[in-house]
Amino acid sequence: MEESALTLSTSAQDYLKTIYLLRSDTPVTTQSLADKLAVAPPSATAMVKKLAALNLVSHTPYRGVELTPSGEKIALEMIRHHRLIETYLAEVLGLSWDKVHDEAERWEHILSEEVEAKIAEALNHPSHDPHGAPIPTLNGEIAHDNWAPLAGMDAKTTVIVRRVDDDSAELLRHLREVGLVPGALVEVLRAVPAEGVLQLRVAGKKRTLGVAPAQSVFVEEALNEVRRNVK
Amino acid sequence: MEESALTLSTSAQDYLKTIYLLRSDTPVTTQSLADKLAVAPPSATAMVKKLAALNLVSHTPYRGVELTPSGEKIALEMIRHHRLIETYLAEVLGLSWDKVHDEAERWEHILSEEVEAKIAEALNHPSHDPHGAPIPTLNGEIAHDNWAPLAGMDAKTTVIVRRVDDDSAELLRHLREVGLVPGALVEVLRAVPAEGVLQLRVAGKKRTLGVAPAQSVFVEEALNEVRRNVK
DNA sequence: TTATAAATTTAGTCATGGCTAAAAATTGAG
DNA sequence: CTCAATTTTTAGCCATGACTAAATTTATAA
Repeated sequence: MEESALTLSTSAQDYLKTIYLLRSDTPVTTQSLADKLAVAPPSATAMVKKLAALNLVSHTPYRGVELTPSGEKIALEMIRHHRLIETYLAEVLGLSWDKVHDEAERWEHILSEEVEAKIAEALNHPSHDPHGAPIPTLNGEIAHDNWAPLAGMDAKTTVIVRRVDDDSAELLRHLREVGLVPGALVEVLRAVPAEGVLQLRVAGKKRTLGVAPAQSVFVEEALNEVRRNVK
Repeated sequence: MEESALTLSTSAQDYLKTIYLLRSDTPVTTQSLADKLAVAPPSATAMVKKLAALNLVSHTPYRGVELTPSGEKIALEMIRHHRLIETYLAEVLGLSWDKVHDEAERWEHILSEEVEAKIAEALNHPSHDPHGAPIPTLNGEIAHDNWAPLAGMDAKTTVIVRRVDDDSAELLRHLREVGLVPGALVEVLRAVPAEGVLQLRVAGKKRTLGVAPAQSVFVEEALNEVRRNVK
């Protein structure tokens, strides 16, 4: 019943991972894949066909792509590698959190199971990476946190930052500067959509944040200011 | 005067590194390159021509290859990466010393300067890797240790292991078992070439070692049993 | 010194994973 | 419901870095 241990190219692994990360209620198109991976659409189509031939995705031409169970397994393996490496680089080697993503992007493909285990152990099997993203377990289980974007919060609410998107280093540097890191307590002072910005209080300081970056910050409503830890 | 920061393929980097490591009094042939890299001779010829076009090697057809200064710089960078990673994996992550080589073989190509610096710092800028090989500095300086093979030592001499070849995991496991690791004090009890084996005393135990593996162990003669540390 | 063996390079092929241009399918507007 | 715009796929091409087979150069032995 076990899948054969075919060794996939770095590219193929990247496509599988990206398909997983693009999943939502709408199907993953070759276009969206091409955009995310910075390749031309025909390149994405070609790879999707190869992955389909390997039974890692199912492809309905003109309709979209979906991971098969074995494709998802590989995707989750890559994501586990990626997030473990990000955590290791940030927490052990002290690399700044806006740099760990790009680094992990390369490392995830060459991490052996053995070193993965050593890293997981050194970190005491963390559940989330430095940006708040859940780390899949060895068995491919992953927490389905479902935090709401800060951009959608009403004024007068108090929230805890749980996760931030990590694909823009520039955004990350800004968020860190403003104090919007996982665990931070944030008061939404003013939120008028037409203004395009949110007024916040973070760590005692008043801050202004555009709606666009606020779409990349995911929060949990704080009830009675009780600060729950990331589990 | 600075070289342009062309990004070389993993393959090209491997060739440069291998040319450096194969250097001796005899020229590096495309054959020896092909053997070491496990490719067919025409593949080596083709890559050598590409590297020559980039001024990273000079190639005299039918005669051999030599690194140019800029080629050597890149080779030393790879070797620094490789040996730093080996040291890190062994000392910090606790990976066994017979496994670190293969791992480093992949990692050396994707290590950023920044993470390299973090790793070097975490290790306190080590001068040698776990197998006793010297680690080039950031500026490309490298110690030219010139230890003698254990295979050539006479009986009744006492030596200190300074370095072992690291390209065979199996050999490394055996050497570790026998106690032939850098720093170990070894008494050569019997050395008769015709017998094809050496009789040794290592850490109080009598050991027999074939001449072939003994070619991969490099030692320094111990004067008055004074045990010098690896510098 | 010459012929044969060995080493090396050249010639031509293949797979991978990109690309552009063109064709085909889908979507949406009238 | 049909036609134009958009999306997606097909067709054909390129670079990289392997490969085998053949030609060429160098080395060696008679």
